[in-house]
Amino acid sequence: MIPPDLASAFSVTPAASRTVHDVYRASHATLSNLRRLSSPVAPTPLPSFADGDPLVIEGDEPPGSSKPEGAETEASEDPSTRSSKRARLVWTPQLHRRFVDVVGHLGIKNAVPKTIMQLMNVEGLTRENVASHLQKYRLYLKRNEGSDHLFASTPVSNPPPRQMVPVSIIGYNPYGGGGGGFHEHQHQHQHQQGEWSGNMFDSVNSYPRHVHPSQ
DNA sequence: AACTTAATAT
DNA sequence: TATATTAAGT
Repeated sequence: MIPPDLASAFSVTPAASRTVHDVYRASHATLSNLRRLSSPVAPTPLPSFADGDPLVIEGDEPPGSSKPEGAETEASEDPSTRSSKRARLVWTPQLHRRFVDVVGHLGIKNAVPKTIMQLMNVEGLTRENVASHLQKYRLYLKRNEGSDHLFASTPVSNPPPRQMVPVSIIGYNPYGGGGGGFHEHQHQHQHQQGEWSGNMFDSVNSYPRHVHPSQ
């Protein structure tokens, strides 16, 4: 009983993760744990992808990462040797889907970075990644509200030029490009790309790249 | 310690 | 532009 849309979301393959390390397993463990500590208040449903579909985002592990691989620890200096920091995360439509699904399924009470990160079950995804994105996501939602509400404190006619209708985040993708942020996608097209603003490159398989290894 | 928000940096 | 990082307050 897995919705087709979710299935498509999962069809993303780890693909070109051929760097060096094997980074995928430990998913069920995390999941099982999450299952039982689902919080006392029990956020109604549980995201379907919970049933074993770990995603992996590529990237070199920054020094001090909690992955005790222990091998070629680079010298304390000389960043030109090899990776020094994580690559910037690219929020692909697939990742967004997961994010939105999780946020939608948790109450707003529980939709906090740590929990979201855990439920998304994307290896390599950090709490900071989620926090940063959540901040932006909330700003997006705020834009869309305020459509018709009380405007007692704003006597002047100040109709905010919103071009997008308020939308339930459940099962939807508020992302997009253009105006400068998330925007809404109206229908499900067959195109898997172009849903996400600013990203006109290949979608499904082009996962996070190291954009600038420097710094 | 984790969360939120704003500001700022890359 | 999108994402990361920092600061400051809860």
